[in-house]
Amino acid sequence: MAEAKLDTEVRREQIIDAALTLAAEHGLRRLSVAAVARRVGLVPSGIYRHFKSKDDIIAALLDRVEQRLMANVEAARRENVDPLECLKSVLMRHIRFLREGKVIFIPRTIFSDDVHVGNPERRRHVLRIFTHYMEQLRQIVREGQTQGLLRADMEPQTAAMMFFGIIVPAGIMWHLTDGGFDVTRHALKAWRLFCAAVTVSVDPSSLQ
Amino acid sequence: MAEAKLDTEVRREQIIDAALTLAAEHGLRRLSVAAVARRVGLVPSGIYRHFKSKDDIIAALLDRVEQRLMANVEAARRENVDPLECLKSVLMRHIRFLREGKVIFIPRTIFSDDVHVGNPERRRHVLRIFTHYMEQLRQIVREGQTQGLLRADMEPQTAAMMFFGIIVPAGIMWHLTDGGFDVTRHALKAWRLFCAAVTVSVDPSSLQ
DNA sequence: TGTACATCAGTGAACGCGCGTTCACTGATGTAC
DNA sequence: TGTACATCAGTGAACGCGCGTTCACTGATGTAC
Repeated sequence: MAEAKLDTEVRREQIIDAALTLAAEHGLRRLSVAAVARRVGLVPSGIYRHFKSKDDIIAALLDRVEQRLMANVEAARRENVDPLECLKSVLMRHIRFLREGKVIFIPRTIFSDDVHVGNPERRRHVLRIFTHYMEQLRQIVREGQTQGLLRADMEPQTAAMMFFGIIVPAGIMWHLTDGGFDVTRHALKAWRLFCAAVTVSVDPSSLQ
Repeated sequence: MAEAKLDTEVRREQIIDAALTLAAEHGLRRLSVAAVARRVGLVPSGIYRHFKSKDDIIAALLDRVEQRLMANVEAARRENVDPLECLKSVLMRHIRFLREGKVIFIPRTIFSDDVHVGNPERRRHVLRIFTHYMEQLRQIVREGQTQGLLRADMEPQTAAMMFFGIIVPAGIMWHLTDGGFDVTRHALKAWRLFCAAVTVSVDPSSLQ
């Protein structure tokens, strides 16, 4: 079945990649060791040469997702000095991920019940990822406040959560309609409303 | 095991109730026919006197959830004439549901992957519920626009989705932290931002 | 350069478990006479 | 009012399936001499 013997490090990467793809396609629930093995070109038991258990694979997969999320934010920060533009960049990157199905993300699987119900360790893992990510968003918001672009009478946490609120319901609709819902269009429209909510309101008379 | 023989109609109600409670506690994934039977005081096979299959139970459960969602909106509409107050009422009712764990809702189970992945019929069912519900929200928004309270340059759909965006991430945090996250406080803070986003912006100078 | 050996990726059969579902049965309930 | 019977809720054993995991094995790869 296997084309060739490969080093454990190579196989581990392949297995995580396969698990990510499968989870993105069919949800973590449907992620079976057998399916991962098939995709990698191994027999199910072969997986256990490289991972201790299915839980182990999922933990590695979560770590990979965290890396991608963080890379996303870092890229957005590199390319934008303006905090508001930076947030928008993060948003659009996520929407792209969502559409491409590249990353199992929100709410598909990472924040889906399967991931953490009845598995306290994994729940802590997901919470840690979520917290890290939120901390990045809060930080950007704080900078916007310092620069006087964003409302000072607002907790960064609240703004960060609302930012999330643009992505998650869009993701739900995207999946429920099997890609029929135009997430990009929605994200742009919602972004405008989000800006109205978080930016310092301009006195219209000062514009004239 | 059963205390007494009961009519199928009574048992059906009991079974749906039990399924709802269990799904709210442990997620749809962990919902087993055996657990439902135990809770009702029957033997697993006894369930099949009243439902054709587990899928049938879940369909009935989804219908029940839809009823509750709609009842929620109707109550809010009855008690509020002002569209904005009405939306706030819907929001706070949902947050209460979330805290009480009474209704399996968002994202816990209804919009969780398990519910619809690999089950097109059920996905359509969930989509129908979601669409009905969104239609109610859109309707309230439209009224607000007609009355000149809410921005006219905004699609009701976008506002309704953002409204959802207050609840869903809050629900995620609530579950990830096992109830440690203060959803009520968050909802109130987010509501203020939401208002800033959707209401017609007031010229500050006109207030003086 | 060639041979012997250790290492370790990959295999396939098998096991155990949980779970949805079936089926022949039991026995209580309520109705017809 | 009492008896016979049909109906149907509830039972328990059993089945089949998918799936994660184990384990003894095979055989290729690379290293030591």
